[in-house]
Amino acid sequence: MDSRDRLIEAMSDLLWERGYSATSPREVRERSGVGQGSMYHHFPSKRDLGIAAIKHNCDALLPPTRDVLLGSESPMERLTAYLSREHEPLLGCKVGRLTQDPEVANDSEMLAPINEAFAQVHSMLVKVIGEAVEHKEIPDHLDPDRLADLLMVTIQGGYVLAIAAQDRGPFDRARLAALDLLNAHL
Amino acid sequence: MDSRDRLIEAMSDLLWERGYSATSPREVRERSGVGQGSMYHHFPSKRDLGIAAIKHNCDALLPPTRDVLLGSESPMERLTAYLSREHEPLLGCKVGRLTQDPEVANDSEMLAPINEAFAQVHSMLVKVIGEAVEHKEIPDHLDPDRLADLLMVTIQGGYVLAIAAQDRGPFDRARLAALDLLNAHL
DNA sequence: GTCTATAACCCGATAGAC
DNA sequence: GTCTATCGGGTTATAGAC
Repeated sequence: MDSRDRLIEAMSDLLWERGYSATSPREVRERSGVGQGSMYHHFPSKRDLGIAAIKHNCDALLPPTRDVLLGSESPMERLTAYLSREHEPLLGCKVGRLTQDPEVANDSEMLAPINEAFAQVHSMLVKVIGEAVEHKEIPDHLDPDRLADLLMVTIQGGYVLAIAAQDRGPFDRARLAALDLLNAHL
Repeated sequence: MDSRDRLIEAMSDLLWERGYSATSPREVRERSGVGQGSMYHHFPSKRDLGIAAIKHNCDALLPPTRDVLLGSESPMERLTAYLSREHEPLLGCKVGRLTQDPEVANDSEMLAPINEAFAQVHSMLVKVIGEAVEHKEIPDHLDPDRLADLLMVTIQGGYVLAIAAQDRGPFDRARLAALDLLNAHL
């Protein structure tokens, strides 16, 4: 792995652990083992490296979601799998957490890959929900767009409550409530 | 308002606008108009002022929630009001946003008031959901604890998606989906 | 309680040699 | 591409007079 990749890797990890604002170029250098001159050769500013690392984190999050949502099980089984997937809620979401960093939230270039990643998950969910309606697993009076957003905020909001409580309980209960409500219609 | 209160007020606003890590004592001084010596007289460190301001923000959030949830309408109407309340999702939640700041999330004294505030909202919600079950507005096979967490994560997660999209749409759709699912049982 | 001055360190970035 | 040296400014305090 060359310097450029090691810088992105280190910044990506630090974005997750400490956020963008709170991460300094020095920490990135120390963790990656790349020197000062090298770093500013590959990335003219902290922001440029930040954008590259955000894209990296967003890209890493999509394949597992795709695997779960575009599998061969029934639509409802796939939605259940999406909500039941392994998570470490106390660590926060690699992508969602960034939106709460004002320096990121006020920078459209940083927000763009995050929005794009969420939009892709959203459209996959809408597709699966549509299939679930066809299979009569979900009643057709429910709006797929709204439902997709509800499933996504359940995960994202679950991180917030779990961190506040330092306990994954709220995260797990919210997921179960969403499943209870969906399955109540069968 | 004395210096101490003005410091807390300024820090509270900055916590919302910029987060804890990204807020410097200097900004607090400039916004509050309180001098350096004064500031360190009242609060021996940034962290002490931060804790006071977090408590302040948490306290400010409870009364409006109480008004909505402990009103005189039917339980279901109150739950609907909780989800339908005015929000500016693009600004983020004064309390929830703090959980995504690693410096806050790793400090149990800072987390404590946040957790306490969420716990109080949770217990109010459980109470109202229990009443809704009694009034046959919600079926009794749904778990009130889980449901309360789902309603809370809907709000908190809505902020995350709305900021990512720079559009309140996801926030509003998630709230509507939650209401759709609850009302589908009537 | 509030003021001004100062400290020691870190930040994000640049310069220029190799 | 990578290195070392350096920059101007900001950060979180501390000191001590008023």
